[in-house]
Amino acid sequence: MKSTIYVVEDDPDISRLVRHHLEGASFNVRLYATGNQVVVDAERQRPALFLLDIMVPGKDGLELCRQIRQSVSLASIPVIFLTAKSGEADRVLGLELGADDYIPKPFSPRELVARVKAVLRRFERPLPAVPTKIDEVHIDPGAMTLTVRGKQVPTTATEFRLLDYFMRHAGRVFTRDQLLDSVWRDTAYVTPRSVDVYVRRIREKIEPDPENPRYLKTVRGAGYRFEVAR
Amino acid sequence: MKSTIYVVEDDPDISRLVRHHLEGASFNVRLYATGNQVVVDAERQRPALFLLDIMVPGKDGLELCRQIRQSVSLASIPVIFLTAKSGEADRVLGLELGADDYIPKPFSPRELVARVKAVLRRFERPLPAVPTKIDEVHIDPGAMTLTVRGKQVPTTATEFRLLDYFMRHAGRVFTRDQLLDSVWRDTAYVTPRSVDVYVRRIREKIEPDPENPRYLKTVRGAGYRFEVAR
DNA sequence: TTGGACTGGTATCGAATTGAAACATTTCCC
DNA sequence: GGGAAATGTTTCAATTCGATACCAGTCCAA
Repeated sequence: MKSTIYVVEDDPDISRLVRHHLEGASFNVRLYATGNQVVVDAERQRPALFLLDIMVPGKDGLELCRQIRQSVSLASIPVIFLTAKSGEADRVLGLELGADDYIPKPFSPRELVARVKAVLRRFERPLPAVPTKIDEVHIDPGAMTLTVRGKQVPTTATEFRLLDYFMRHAGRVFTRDQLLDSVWRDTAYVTPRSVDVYVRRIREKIEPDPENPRYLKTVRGAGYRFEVAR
Repeated sequence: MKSTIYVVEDDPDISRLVRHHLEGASFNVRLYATGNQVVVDAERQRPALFLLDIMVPGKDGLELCRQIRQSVSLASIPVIFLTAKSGEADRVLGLELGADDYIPKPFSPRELVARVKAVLRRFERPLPAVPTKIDEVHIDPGAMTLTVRGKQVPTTATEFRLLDYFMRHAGRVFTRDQLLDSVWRDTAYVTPRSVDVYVRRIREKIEPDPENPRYLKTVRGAGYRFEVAR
């Protein structure tokens, strides 16, 4: 399900840009040129995130943020400020009012999307660290250990997170981009092909024959899947 | 059961913000704009924690803290200061009066909740002083003695607490920050790197070969783990 | 007051990890 | 079969991370 992001921004050039890139990252975007209607709508719809220009006519971003924080039903929704001023004063004000991040203009599209995703990720409930065992592969997030056919195998942090993700969602196919979004910490400047490299590394650690994977299968044209034993 | 937090803060924007985020983290929050009534109420209700703005009208946070520390029934309840001034003087004063942490404004919601939780965690009822023996390492919290390969080894207080914590939770990985939260008494101004230093010191005392630890292992990208023998 | 133990910060070094790029191979489709 | 696209594999430079030595400050007891 797509998350909805409310964007409050009066400059049409910028709002078009923002909409375009957020939609490209498969978010629903709802644009407002002024802050007047935002809270009313939000209380019905409960967006996933607010992206507020700090200076908008009618009701400025700071005031809007204050209202959001005062509304019981909206207080827990993350807010990101968008602003031309990169002054310390604004930043301080924003954080005091409960903003969760702060994007100075001009920003790159990648940065915009990356920050939005980062904030949303922080707000997800973290999954409990439950050990998973599939066939001969046993992974224990609490101890951060991987055991294959009874032998403990050393892994790096990224390998571990990726394998953990696969095993928690065994049977499902993930595209490289989905994996980057879910597993990588800062996805902004990482190439999807890096996933291949890590898949390779994991295969060497868990597969009896890495050239003919039994667990971590390629789904050509789609991505990868951790095969659940049948 | 929800813990109750008393918040003493005169700025309504900030107190609303604090309330929402603490409630969002499922705490009960009781707000005071002045310090006058706080001690009286607290002595009946015994909150889990005080969050005091250092500057509030009527009776300021420092004075309030002093009173809390003098009250027999409240002295053991943790206090966190909230303050705009990030000056050294305040910090020292606050800590001298027995504050347990210190949150400079502006703070992010996440930081607020994280610090509150960290302090509460430190104040949890301490685990019973049960001796632990893992392989050749034997630790006795009652006597505060560490015995390695039959020989008693002197330890400092912090080393002991850290090792004790590791051994009670043998097999689990802890990040430096988790260790600071759980083991250090006053975490506010301690760098995660200090954990490294103590790990080193402990290794010198328990490891046959400190350069190749057999017990206290590094988990790169994550933290440290006390290896349970196998 | 001095000296020693303890605490915790920091600079530096070296090692492990990361991820992109280059090249190789496989698969798919015409 | 031929060629394009997708994936596999290896390599390597940059970066990140951890180890460690050293140091300064603090506290306390003699």
